[in-house]
Amino acid sequence: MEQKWQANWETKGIYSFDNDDSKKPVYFIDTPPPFPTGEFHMGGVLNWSYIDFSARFHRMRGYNVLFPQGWDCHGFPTEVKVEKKHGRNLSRAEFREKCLEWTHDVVSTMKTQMRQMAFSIDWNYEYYTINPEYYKVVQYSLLKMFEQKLVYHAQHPVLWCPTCASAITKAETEETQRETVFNYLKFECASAVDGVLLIATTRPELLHACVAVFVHPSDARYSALVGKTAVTPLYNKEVPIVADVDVDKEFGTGVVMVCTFGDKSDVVWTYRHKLSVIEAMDGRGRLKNSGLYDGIAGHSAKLKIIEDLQQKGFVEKQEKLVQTVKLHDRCKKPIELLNSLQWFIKLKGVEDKVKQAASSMEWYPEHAYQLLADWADGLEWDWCISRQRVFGIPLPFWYCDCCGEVLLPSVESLPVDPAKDKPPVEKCSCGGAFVGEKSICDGWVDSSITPLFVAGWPFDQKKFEHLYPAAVRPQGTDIIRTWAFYTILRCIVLVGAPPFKQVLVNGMVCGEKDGKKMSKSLGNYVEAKDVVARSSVDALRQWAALSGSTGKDNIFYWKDVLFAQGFLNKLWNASKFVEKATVGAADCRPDKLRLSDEWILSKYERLVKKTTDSLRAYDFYSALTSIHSFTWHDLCDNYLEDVKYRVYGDDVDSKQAAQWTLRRVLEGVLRLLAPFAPYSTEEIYSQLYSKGESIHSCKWPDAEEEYLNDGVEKIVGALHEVLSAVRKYKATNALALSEELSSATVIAPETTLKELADVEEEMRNVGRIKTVLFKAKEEGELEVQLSV
RNA sequence: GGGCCCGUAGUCGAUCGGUUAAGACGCCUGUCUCACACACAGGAGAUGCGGAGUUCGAUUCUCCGCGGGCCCACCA
Repeated sequence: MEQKWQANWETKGIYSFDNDDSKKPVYFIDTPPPFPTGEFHMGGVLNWSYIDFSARFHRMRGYNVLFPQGWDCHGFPTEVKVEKKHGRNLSRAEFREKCLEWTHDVVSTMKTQMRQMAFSIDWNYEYYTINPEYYKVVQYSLLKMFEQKLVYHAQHPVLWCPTCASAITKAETEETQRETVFNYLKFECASAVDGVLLIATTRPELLHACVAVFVHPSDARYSALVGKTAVTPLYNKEVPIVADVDVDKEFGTGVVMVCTFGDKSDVVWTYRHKLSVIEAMDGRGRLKNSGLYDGIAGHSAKLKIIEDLQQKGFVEKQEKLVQTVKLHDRCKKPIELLNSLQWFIKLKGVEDKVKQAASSMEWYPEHAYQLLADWADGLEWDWCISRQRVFGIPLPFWYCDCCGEVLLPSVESLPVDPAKDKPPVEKCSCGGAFVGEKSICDGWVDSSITPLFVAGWPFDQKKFEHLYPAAVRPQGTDIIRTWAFYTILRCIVLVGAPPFKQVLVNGMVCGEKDGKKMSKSLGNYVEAKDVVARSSVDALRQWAALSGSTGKDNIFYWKDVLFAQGFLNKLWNASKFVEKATVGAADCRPDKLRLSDEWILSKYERLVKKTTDSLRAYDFYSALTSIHSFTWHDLCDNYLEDVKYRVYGDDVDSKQAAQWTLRRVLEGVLRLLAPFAPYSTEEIYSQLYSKGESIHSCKWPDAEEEYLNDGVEKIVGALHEVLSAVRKYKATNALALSEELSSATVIAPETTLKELADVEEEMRNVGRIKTVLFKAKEEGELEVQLSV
């Protein structure tokens, strides 16, 4: 039935946002724009299921829901794919064209999967970060931030990926442990005891960029050397010996060489002590300024230099050392620090405003906020936003090749591509020429304005006021430090108000066999389409809710999916019963209800309240398990059994009361379940209730507290205790359940017996007991004596 | 080294201080009972990681261990 309903919903357009409706409150979801990889994986299933549960719930609650869908298209992986397919010899324009082609191909497969998952996206609000209108808004945002002096152009050491030949940021790095060689090198030093200073290093290939040697100020071994000089092996360069408290006395020999730049502390020391900068390598990781070794890259350079050092007797000894190395998260290759002219967004001084805005939001779960706060507290450098790649949004800047003066395009001319467009002004006032920036934006520059873009900023003020801020930002816990952080930052500086009111965080999906984050390389990977093929979309969606509380990592268990599928089967069969049992039933409420009817109505009322409260708090687990438990146990195990004799019997009043109750409760359950299982509920609803409307256009069940009835819950609860005893008796005595018992004696305190007298008829009929006797006792539990 | 999350039956996973600690999967025993054997009726299975404290009372709060996971710092 999945295809049938999917087509039906799309034809009816039941998920469309009504931009002109001013009566309904707006619920705008700042949906993640995924990177088009060609496959909608389980992480996406979890993320979008959460979003869709919330979207459907709010839609039914009377909100005007805006569920847009974007595509964050720029990025290295696409370039890599295109390079693989078409080689490296394409022109810039041709290359971009191929990237677009590839993107549209994979987006279309992902869209098919998302449609099948029944995500209630309004595709009229689909956007692509590769479209000119998106370029325009991103470039506009950079011009604004440049005017606010929050974007600047500067020479600065940046994290650099030699493999990708581009600047990257800390957020794009990951770490790995590896074993390396720790080389103890002999530096000539006239002031040292035997004329030699031993320095241990893992990076001998950077020796030519060594500008100083550092020791700890209180290190007695070397205090006499501070202010003197040492001579680098191989290059014979005289460098100063400097004291700094950040030197670790215990590590290596307690002497460290500073090269520009081996790691972050080199950068710190270089600036702190105003050391000169020698650029050790080029953008591809090949040595430069070394003389002999220029042009040799990375590992081969290291080997060659060690060989030469050994030959000339400069290596005292070598040790194995386990070292943590930073990798580029896209290509998994080691990164370097490189001095480079780049564009930056200022973070210093803004991070507190970001924290403040974030703390004013509701986070689900609450502690997820801490991840953002910790990240903000640990920030050290500004955000390098320029990338030396092709497939991305061009940075909208020209700069003077002589004085560095930055030239901006006019707003009307956006989007621009300074790499090929003529500058708006030919010559700089200093006489120099303006050159167009060739770098493109970091992908997070694109995606950090999603709530602004969807809301029509800055060109549609009316729409913007209507939509901004978004009600909720759903996203994975892994990108809090990037997507959430950058979005809040950019939005508060651009429009002065936080971008969303709530943040809904989902955990990572992990594999069943090892509990680790699902990945193809670990072999713990399950494809969504295989799950759907073996069960159903509705079952897979329910897994998202069943796999644990909101925000924590979710292990994919087949048992959850299979249970959900079993539940759907149960619901289907219960519906079949209700359908048969209520043929020809009137829709109006009968005057008199039986106690069992009142019992299930009271239980149902509690369910409505529980489900509503849970969904408002984004607690999908509680919401769905409550529905499951009510449907399976209260409705099917108890109530359906209670009413069988009535709907098959001749007492018209009793029959009508049961029929009305059955229909009312089942319909309520279907509505409560509709956000989780859109296909099954729609199918059943269409067969039993619909006059043409979709269940997804229906109202969420109202709380009707007059149906709450503690007294009746207690009485019928006691009735069910008796019936349970009857079933147990029949089971242990190998009697058929349909077998009639001659008598049952219920022994209980007087007050309980009085109440049970009201359900005596039900007791006899449901339990198939000829005579029921009541016997009073002082106090204690209810007992039942039975005989054939 | 700092921060955050977590540690409940074979497996998963609720219970935001109070009677016999949900529920699911799995396991055992019955039953084809007219919605459902993809079911029903029963049953076994947890000293709630260890220790201390707060409290009349702790699985639930605090602290200290131990053990996992994530993030950050360090990593010459």
